[in-house]
Amino acid sequence: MAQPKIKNMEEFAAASGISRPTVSKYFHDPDSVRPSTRQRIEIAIEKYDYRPNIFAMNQNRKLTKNIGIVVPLISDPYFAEIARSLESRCIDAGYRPSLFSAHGSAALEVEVLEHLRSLKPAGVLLAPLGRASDRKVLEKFCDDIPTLIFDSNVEEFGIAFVGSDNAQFTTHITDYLCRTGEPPCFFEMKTPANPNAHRRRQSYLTAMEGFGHAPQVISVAGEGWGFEEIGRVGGHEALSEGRFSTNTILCSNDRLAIGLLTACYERGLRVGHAEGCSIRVAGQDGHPHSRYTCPPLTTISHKYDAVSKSAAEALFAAIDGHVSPWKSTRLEGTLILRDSA
Amino acid sequence: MAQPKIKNMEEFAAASGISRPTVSKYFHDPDSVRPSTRQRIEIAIEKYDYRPNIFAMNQNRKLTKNIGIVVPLISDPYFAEIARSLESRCIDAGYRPSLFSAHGSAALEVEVLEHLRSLKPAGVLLAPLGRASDRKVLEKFCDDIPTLIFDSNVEEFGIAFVGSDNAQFTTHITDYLCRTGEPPCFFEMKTPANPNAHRRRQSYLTAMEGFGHAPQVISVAGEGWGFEEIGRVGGHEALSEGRFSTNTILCSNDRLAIGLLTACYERGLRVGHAEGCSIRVAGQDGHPHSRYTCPPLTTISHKYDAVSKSAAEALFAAIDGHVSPWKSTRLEGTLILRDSA
DNA sequence: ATATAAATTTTACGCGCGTAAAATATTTCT
DNA sequence: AGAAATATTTTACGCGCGTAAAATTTATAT
Repeated sequence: MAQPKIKNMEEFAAASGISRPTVSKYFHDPDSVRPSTRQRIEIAIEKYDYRPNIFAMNQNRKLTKNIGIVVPLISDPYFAEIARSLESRCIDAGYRPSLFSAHGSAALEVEVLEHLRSLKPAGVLLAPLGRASDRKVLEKFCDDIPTLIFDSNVEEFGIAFVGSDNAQFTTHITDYLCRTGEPPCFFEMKTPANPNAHRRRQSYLTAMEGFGHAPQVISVAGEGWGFEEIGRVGGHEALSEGRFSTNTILCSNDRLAIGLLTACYERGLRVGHAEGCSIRVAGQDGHPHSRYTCPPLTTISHKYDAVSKSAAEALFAAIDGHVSPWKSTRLEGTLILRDSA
Repeated sequence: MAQPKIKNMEEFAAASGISRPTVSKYFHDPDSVRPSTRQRIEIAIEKYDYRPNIFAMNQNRKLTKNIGIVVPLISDPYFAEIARSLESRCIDAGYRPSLFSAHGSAALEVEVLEHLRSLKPAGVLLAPLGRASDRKVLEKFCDDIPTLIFDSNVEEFGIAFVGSDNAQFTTHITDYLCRTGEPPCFFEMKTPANPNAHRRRQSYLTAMEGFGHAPQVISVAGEGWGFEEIGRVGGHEALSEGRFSTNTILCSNDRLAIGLLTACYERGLRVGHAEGCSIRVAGQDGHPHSRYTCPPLTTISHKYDAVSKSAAEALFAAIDGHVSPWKSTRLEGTLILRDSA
């Protein structure tokens, strides 16, 4: 309950009987003041409902408490989910996260980064667009601001990379598919936006060779981030031309698989490993929607929490000055068996 | 290409041969200075790559150029899509949008609003959680900051409401379903998070009465924002108990419908209006994913662009001081006929 | 209890820009 | 060209807080 109106730190400090620099120090780090002082300040905050002006706070600070979170496409529930998770971790660690999406556009990604600079963030968690990203801008940005790259690694930019072990993803699910039926073909975009796609194709080829099967990659045309539609249209084409050499299709990612499932439905093909099904389809990513496709999609899922935890902690450590050489952390995925394969 | 390093507006003004207050005025509104002056400033910006410190800019400004966009759940592609659209409009209009999600939590919504206050935004585009929202906090916020409510109206808060005409949505699609087969039952959550759900149920009842059919509402249990799962589990229950009195089910929203489709699949029920299908399912919202369900979902879609345009323009007008009495704008939806019904 | 370390207060200055008022220059109009 | 209207420059102050250094108080250790 506020009685008098406190309008700045000066007045707040006076009203709570503490000097302004100490109050300032408290807001910078509550643990940097004596416990008794901290308590007095916190009581006063309750009483006067005071909070410092964030613009004035950040103006002269070399290092703010801001953290930027940048994803290539927020409307993709996969990125939305991981962004949400990162956001929580930032807040819990006392930072102020700001979320940005490049909306699939390289130009916008550059703009976001530029805007982020002016926010003088303590650090940035960045999932780059990938292939389309402006390498030079990215590199410069990473040089200037502590940046952790996640999801898809571009080069050895920033302080570290955290993501999933795409090779393990594909090897693991390829193995599963081989053991439970015909060996899979690999269904992908010809020019994937994301570098992980290349790793997955490569792992598929390697795995198939290792298992003694002939690999077959079906690459479909399509630009941009409308993966479902690319999968659907490409699926129709490949299906009508009989380009799949086996009855099992491993998709490069879940969104492509979702589109392919739609194509299969539209062609009257029953998908699954049950009786009467003519085709098996599997995805990769553990997309939030994969549970609700028809049939529910067999996939290999990112460990969302683990990736987010690892990414956030690495960034926080770097911000706290714990320098360590650039490293790449890739977490294994979890196979999720459902009806589609 | 920057030769010398410009570090503040003072230096920038000196280097470009223009007084600092005029430069300041330019950044506040480029049209407020003479065209020749504007050009000189813009050439200098290019040359020195200068941009003002946003913290210092906003510190003393009574009105910033910030606009807050708040959605209840960013991981819902529907909100992600409309947020993206609003974001673009803000940028085009010269504002700086910041995106926030309440992640389905009322407590977080309050926190977001509180944080937004400290950003001294010129205006806010707010899609409230709905039923769970803290009314008093919302009201206070709307009193203090020009706020346009969109998607779901709580009370007559803020400067205006812009959303879809839920009554028209339901009436229209109910009509379609009645004309093309058995009249629909209505499938919904017992305690919906969103007030639009009540409008839809009511419209269903009214429409059915108008058409001379007996309505039947199936309300399923479930809390929170995991609509697909609620629809799936509730669908299983209702189906096993034979609670649907006709073969046609109109869902309160698309996400519920997606879950219901999964339930139907899991029970071996063929959905659609084609030969051999035992059940028809329709949704409401034009959810980005509805195109890719199996079968593709018949639904009635928000006019995303029109809603976003109307909302943004109303807010911009209010910010520019064009006061007008509170009003509610509700746009009609577009029926999207696909295979599910 | 006394020395030592740590926290706090005082004092003082600066950050980068907003903004108001008055003086001056430029444009526009007749 | 001269007057009126508009734009720009000068001048000057303030915003709310960061931060450094020295002085003082408080806590900790022996």
